[in-house]
Amino acid sequence: MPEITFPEDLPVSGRREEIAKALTENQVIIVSGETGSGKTTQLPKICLQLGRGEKGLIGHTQPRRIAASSTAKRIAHELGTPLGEHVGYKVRFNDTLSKGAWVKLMTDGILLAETQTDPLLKAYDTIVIDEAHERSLNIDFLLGYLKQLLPRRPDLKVIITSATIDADRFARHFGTNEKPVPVIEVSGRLYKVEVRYRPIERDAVAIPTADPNKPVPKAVAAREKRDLMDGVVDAVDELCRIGSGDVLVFLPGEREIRDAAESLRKHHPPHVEILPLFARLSVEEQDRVFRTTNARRIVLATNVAETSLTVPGIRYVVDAGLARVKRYSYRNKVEQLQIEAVAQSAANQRAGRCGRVADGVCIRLYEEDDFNKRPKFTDPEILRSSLAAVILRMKSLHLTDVESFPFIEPPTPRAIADGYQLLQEVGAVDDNNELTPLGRKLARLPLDPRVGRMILAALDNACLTEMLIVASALSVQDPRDRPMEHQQAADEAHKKFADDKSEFLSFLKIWTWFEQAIEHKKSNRQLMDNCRANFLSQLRLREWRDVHSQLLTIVREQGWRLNEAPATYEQLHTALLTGLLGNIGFKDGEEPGAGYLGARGIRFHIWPGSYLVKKAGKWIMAAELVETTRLYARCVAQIQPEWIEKVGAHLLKKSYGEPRWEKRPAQVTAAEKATLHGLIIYSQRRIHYGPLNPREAREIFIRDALVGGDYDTRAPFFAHNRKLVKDIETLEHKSRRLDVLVDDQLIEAFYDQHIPQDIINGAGFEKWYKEASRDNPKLLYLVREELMRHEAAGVTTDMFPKAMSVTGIEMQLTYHFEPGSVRDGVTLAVPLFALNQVSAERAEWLVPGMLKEKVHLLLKSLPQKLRRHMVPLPDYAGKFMDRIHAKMAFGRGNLIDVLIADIREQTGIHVLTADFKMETLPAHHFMNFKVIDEHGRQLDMGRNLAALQAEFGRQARAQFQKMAEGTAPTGEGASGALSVPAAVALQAGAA
DNA sequence: TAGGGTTTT
Repeated sequence: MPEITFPEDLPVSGRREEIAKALTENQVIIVSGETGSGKTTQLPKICLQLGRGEKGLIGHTQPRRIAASSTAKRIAHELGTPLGEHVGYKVRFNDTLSKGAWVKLMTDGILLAETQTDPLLKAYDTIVIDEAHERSLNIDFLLGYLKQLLPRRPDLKVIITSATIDADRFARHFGTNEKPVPVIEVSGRLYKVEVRYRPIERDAVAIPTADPNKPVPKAVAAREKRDLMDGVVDAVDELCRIGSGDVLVFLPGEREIRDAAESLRKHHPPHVEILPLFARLSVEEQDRVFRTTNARRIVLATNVAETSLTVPGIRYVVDAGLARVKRYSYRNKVEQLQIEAVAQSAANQRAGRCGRVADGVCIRLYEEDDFNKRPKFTDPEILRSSLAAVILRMKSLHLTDVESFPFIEPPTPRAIADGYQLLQEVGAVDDNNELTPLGRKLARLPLDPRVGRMILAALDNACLTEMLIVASALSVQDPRDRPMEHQQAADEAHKKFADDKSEFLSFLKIWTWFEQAIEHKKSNRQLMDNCRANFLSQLRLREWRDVHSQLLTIVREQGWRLNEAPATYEQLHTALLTGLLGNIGFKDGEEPGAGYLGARGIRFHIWPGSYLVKKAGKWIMAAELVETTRLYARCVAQIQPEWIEKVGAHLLKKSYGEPRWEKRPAQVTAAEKATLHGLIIYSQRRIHYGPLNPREAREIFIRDALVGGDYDTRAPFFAHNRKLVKDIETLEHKSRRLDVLVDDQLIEAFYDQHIPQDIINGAGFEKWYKEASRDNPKLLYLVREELMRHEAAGVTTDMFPKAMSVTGIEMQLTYHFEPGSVRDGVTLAVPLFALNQVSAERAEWLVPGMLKEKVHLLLKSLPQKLRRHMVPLPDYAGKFMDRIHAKMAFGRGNLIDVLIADIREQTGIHVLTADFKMETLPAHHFMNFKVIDEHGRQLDMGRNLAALQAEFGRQARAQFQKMAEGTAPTGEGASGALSVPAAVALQAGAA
């Protein structure tokens, strides 16, 4: 081991013994300190000195790759050993570590990934989680993971480093509220920063209350922007008056940076250098920020300068106090990227950026009071993200459920439910939220679950070759550069990669272009120039290729087959669609700017910079939906709605319109409507209804085809029966008794009795009939006597009327024979408005055809000593019916009272109401009431009229009133006989 | 008519 020395000018060096002691005595310690304390470089050395790093590695994580590699280089240098020998780093695509290493720098993502193959993290005896206050998804996951790992690895030491203000939170997480783990605070080496508050002076315009659903009116937005730019210019002026030194201005985005640059250029002398800085800038443009010149530099930066990049030589900071923040909306399942006020911790981090070389001044473009009211910390990423990927990873690690995992700040149940829902949507978990075999495959891919799903689909669709290119493109930043000053030239250069139907295909074209560019390159320099001339970022192209080759390795390991034949548009895009079912859209208007209707009722527009913005078709899918000033779809492609049906079958919700018989296909059809997350994929599609509801289809077939005659068949019974019925009808006309003889319901019952239950359409019927009629040629022949026999048995429409008149209103009666069913017996359809008019007394009588049996059972329920005067009971009941008919008294008065009077008259016996045991009667001897609305839809049903009247009485009265006033609905469905005058007359009569 | 910044089995 080389000699370990500590630079004495670093604050952490002076505390190394204290830190060493704490680490010896505790399993976990927190080291807090601001930038410049030296903790990042010195902590691993303190650990080495304690003899750690011998039984296992000292693992040291950084949030960014660049920090991991540069820290490794720095420590190796301080130890005087070559990089990789004792101190190395591992980041994605790059591993410099040799076997005998002690210290391993890595990104937190790498350590997290290693839990998959080394769940106990046995490779390490010490782990340092640096910059824990950044609270990325990876860090929060790791902190939870370590918390539950510690008891199983008592030998493992863990150091968490953090900014001072939130050290306590970590101390409590790893300890308990009563006994937190020790926090060692190390001072930073920051110079003093003076903070000045210079709130933007707003014009006195009425600013509408912030409603996230309504875009800010243009005039207001423009004015606010101008105010912000004025504020920036004034602040820069003020700072420049203080003295020399570079200025760093924090703004929320590229657009604001461009506007501010313009304002400053107009205002400042030409020797001031104005430099934009944001992540999507080309390397060359970013490099300008790190080259110092004699001119004063004003760097206009996004959040990238807050943590990821350190701009050297900054003396002054202007903080607009704003940032674009990504949030996931569980409601709409889309990402939001909207401008928000930054938290106090972020504002302080920004201010700290001017205290690195000398005392600095920071101007905040808002009130001090505003600052004090802001939240202390930025919401951790885990509270702002879709949890699908996190849950998938936890499932595949066999960790405890996400609900009970020891997160520092646990996500809400709503967020967890949403994550499961997305995993279900792609088929990664089943209905019990257990990982499926497909989910296990997904978990092996270093991709968003939705992109991973595309790869698995591509395997089935024989388009894996193309999909690997597209999927890796979707996982990295867009390689296309679009510099502010050369937007048109960039668009022009990118045109050759465009496709009229799909932006996904652009990735394939760029890929091919780059492959050829590499193949034909004369030098690296020439390749670089070539990329630049075509406005492509070589850095991002390289990253893309790296991800692609990583995926390729996995694909080969799995033995998945790459297609050699080029995939078709449909093959590739249906595979893409498997991951993008939540991002489909339907253009429901022709006017420009109408936008697309999406899942869950969202409405979105194609990103204005898209090549397809004006030419995409009716149906599209988008790689992503992000809400900025509006909800925009990026990377879109035309699709066919049939693909949605195929790929999204498991998510389609189907509903059916009124089924009806169709003669030509000889089957019952219904209009089918399918929706996916509420978006109508198709409607009015006639489909064979039989398999969906065989019972109803059979009923309709018998009623409309066989009885109604709307049927083409050569089966002889059909013509015979039709003719027979016609003959009898002719007779009926002659006898002027239309209602008595041929009753469709009787013929229906006849067919129902003879035709098997599984016959639901013409084809099935013909097949069955052919067989069945061979043994019994007359099987379905109606005979005149049979029809007459029904009549003889009393089954006529007189006895079983189709409707009942209640104070002038015709109400439909239906019959059902199914003992035990709620519908058993006779059901009266009562329009809501007439509910109060229905009389319970009248209903007791049921219909003439059912009364005899009811009277028989009523008599039977009497005590023996009374009953014996009426024997034989059926005879008595029959004669009672005759007397009622003779008197034309059916339905008049209280049935029991009438019966009591009859008994007294016939036998002299005195029977009381209480002597009848009503409860012994089966339910079908009581009228069933179905309350319906004006469209004929059932509101409720039951045999207890009083209860229904109590429930709907008030509504019924109100509707009755409305009808009387002449504003009534048409009343269809309520037997068609309703009319307003009838209702009016009725009310007059009732009054 | 216009998108902050990271990371990976």
